[in-house]
Amino acid sequence: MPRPGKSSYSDQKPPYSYISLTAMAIQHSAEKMLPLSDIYKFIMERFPYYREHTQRWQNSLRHNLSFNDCFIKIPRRPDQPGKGSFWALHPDCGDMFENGSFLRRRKRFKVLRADHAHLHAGSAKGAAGPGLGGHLHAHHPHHHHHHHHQHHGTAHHHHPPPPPPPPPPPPPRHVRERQLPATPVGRLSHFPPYGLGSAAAASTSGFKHPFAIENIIGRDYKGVLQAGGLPLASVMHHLGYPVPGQLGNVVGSVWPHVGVMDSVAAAAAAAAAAGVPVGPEYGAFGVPVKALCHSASQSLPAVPVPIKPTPALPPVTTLPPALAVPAAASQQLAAPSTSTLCSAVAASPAAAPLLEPPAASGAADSKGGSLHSVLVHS
DNA sequence: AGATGTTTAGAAGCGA
DNA sequence: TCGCTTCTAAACATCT
Repeated sequence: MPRPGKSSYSDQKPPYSYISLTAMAIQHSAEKMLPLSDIYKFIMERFPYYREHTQRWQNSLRHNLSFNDCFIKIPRRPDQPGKGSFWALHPDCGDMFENGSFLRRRKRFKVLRADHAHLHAGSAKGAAGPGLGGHLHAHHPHHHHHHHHQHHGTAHHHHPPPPPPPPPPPPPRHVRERQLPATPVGRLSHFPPYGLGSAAAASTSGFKHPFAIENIIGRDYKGVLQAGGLPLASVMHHLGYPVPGQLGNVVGSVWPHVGVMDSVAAAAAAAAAAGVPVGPEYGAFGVPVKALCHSASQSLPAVPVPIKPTPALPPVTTLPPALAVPAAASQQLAAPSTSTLCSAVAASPAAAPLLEPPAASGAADSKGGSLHSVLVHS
């Protein structure tokens, strides 16, 4: 259709945060993970606004990837040359966006390391050591108060050279586990202008905002997912569309690289672990969707490949037992911790099919060894 | 060298 | 106002 003012909106700054944009890009990919450069591409292709000032926003985006625990780094297989690692969403991030729209994030979630396990290793990395950044000469124009927060301190140093890839290149899979924000749900507060509200409508009515998710990744999703047999509704839900009625059923998420899987998937995973390369189409959609939901309490993960944190963890060969820590749902302790459902579902009434925990319980731990995942927030 | 990643810092905005 | 999130900047560190 003729969209008259195509340009009129195009260069406006999209209402999405970098976290959202990145999540969109990742979720949009078949494998649910992308190298940095592809994330850039995704964003630039869809949002003209980001075709400029690349240094600026890309720096911010990288910062977000590193800083937010919701993004995990998946090492590239040796046979996959290229720069950088792949980035994926942490499995427990499914519910990251309030009512799903990429417009509003729920709570930030972070991994807390077991404190008792000091492990902090602190400055690790020889060299300059972490602290150094210290002084920046700031030339900042204005100033006011400030405060700032986050930063889990020394947690990760990232370890040195990954030595080890075992002979059989491990498929990308990974994950560090953590608790998910379970959910509150309560508020569906306002949705900003674009997004979902219109998304749902858009699917049938036709009109779509320039920033409507559907306009951005919706179609792709449909195509891909449907092909894979994923119910669109589920996808929509996962994406954040307010799915009508009970469709909410499921799906918490689709993270093939994660190890959420049922027996079938597990088998596939095993194969993958064994060295079988996981192709693009991989199980992402081949995996029965139902299996995609992880329960908070049980946690899920599976074959992970930690990465960021763990200093040197041999990928496939050993799976540290760490497991998710229960609870901690953010605000609601009260909430039935059992709630467990995929976070995404939490918002919806429908019952959630939980899936059973993977046999391989081990999730690699991450940062340092034992960290629990916890939603932070306070 | 340049792309990637990590981390520290401050500014702004929002909501409770 | 306080607490938290997001954005931007920048210094480094690493890896290709």
